[in-house]
Amino acid sequence: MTEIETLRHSSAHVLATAILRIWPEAQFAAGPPVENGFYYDVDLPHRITPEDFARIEEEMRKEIKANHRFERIEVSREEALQLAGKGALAALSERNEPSLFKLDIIENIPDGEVITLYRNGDFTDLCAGPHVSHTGRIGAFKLTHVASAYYKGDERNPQLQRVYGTAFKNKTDMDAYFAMLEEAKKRDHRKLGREMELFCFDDDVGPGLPLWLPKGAVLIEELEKLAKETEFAAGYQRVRTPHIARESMYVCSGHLPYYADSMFPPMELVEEEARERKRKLSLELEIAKEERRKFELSGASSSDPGLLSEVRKRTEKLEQEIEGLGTRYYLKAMNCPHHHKLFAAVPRSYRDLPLRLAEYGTCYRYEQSGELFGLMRVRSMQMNDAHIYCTEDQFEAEFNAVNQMYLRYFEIFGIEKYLMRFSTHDPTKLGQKFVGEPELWVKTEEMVRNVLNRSGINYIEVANEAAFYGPKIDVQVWSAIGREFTIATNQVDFAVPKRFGLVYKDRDNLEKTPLCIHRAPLGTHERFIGFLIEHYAGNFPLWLAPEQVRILTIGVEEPLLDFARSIHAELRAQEVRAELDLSTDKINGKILRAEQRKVHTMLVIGKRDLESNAVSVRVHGKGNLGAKPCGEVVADILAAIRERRG
RNA sequence: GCCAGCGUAGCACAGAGGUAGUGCAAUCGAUUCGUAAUCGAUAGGUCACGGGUUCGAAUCCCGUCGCUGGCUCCA
Repeated sequence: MTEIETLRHSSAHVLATAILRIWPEAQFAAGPPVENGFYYDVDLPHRITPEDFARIEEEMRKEIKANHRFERIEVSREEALQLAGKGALAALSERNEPSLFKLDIIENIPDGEVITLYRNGDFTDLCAGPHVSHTGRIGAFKLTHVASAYYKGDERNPQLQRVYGTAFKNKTDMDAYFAMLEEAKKRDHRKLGREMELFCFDDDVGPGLPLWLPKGAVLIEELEKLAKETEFAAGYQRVRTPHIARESMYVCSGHLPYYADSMFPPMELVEEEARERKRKLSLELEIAKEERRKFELSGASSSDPGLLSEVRKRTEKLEQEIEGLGTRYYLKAMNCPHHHKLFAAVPRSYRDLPLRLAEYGTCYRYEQSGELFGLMRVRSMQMNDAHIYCTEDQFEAEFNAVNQMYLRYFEIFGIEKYLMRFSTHDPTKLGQKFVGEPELWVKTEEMVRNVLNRSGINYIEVANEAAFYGPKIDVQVWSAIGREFTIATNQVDFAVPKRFGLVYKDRDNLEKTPLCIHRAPLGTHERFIGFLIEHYAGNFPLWLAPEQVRILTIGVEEPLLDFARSIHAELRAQEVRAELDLSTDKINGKILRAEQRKVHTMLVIGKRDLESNAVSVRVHGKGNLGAKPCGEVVADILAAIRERRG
């Protein structure tokens, strides 16, 4: 634990002390330090609200002022259990109720591990430590919010009240932290998205379904342009697929059992009367299938092939009739199965591999309402998707090329703070969360690890985060208000191509199943743009800026307006997103409005410029850069856009 | 989905049982101006929606929808 984490962890103990002084019946679970602060989970009939904070903080101040020593006490398991039984843990004294959560925690401490208590004043808690020497070391603290959390993070457990706070060595550090938070809020993409007219949501359209205003659509178009150029150069081919597919495809892909809950409920395309008939036929089919199974198992099938084919025909006929009556269609939650069908649409040879199919595919996922978050977590998303079908020999080069593609993108956008997370499976969850192919998991994870190690990319390895069909690399970034998101992904799939029966004819004339790499270096437009808005605080580089240039006139005499119009027309002819401000406002007012709209380049022209055929250039955030000849300015702008410079 | 809080004009907010307010933005007029706010006027609202309590509800109660902070989840 770092110094500041120790301080914050101690603050959590002080928080518990204070809560107990007000509500002696409070029961505590865990109170760790977290990024930027600490929390303590408390079970309490009273609903703690921000109005209670002043009272709790007052008690905390008293405890800090008393400057109690944090005393470390080693106890045996029996002593710990006994104290918890008397309700003396996370408590000021013995109580009638046992310390339930602490009992549970003690029971989960492995044998042989030293059990320690920490005491400050009359508050004693089960705790591994460490702590600061005295409560007085907590120089500055503040309770920030209260939320709810499941005990041990499990949805099936009861919810506790989680009281969050933060603490620092001194007030100066804390003031700096809150000032930084205020700044961060200003770049929240939800706020900027509205102010800059990039996107919106509407109750009649639905939660999590963003609508892109013209200025936001510009960002989409520019990103797609970049992606298409990059992918073309890397040998990708573009495809297009529909937004829906029949249920049968997701049965085949294996997605349904894993993801049905995250998919929009299917639409059933069946006429009313056909529905009843379908229900009857489905029952008949179940019976026929059962008979067929019995028949096949009995061994009679081999002695009477004629009868077998008749039994088979019956089930097939029923299946066909049911299919003909109507079918369920799902909105696609992923593009993979559609792309697999494109792989299967044409006989493939080893000469075709690696085959790289790319599409900005729109997917729909029915995320739980509470999970939605601006553009970062939505229900309709446009993925920078592609699937690379390759042989095992080609895997390393292909997978590495994708990683290199991320890094190049990050360079273009100046993204420096990110974390590459190598997500692997959890062997205890094979067959549930992960396909049950233990050897293939180990093998493909080793392949990915090798690629990463050989290319010298920094990464952390995290178990239990893989996709159901294989290991992956996720690139994690943080939003302005500190939430973590996957911005890009690169995944191996050893399972689904097999399920789809995807094959290519190899050199030896044998059919083989390819490996599939699912990749989305730019993630989805929604999340990526949400991230970019915050990354740039809305001040996009020229090539991305929704309004690249605004021409502002000083005065509104006709010759001046004509001059402005001609520059405007010239820029528009070169597809520069240029606007004109010919209003009668004073130049200060025009500049203010352009700056507020985060227009990248302002060309200010007055009488003086008209005479010298010049314009004075002002760049958002950089101020007045002085006057330059007209032609030169236009050429500079075009070059900067072409080269995707700032 | 769960817990808690919040929904007042396009945006930011005030109003806390008795006729709906301010600033910015918008519209109209005037203003001819050199790098972050020229002046004035006008318009804009079933106070999220539905029910209830009351002589009377934006305000109190219940439900629904949405948003926010977390939790869970995140192909």
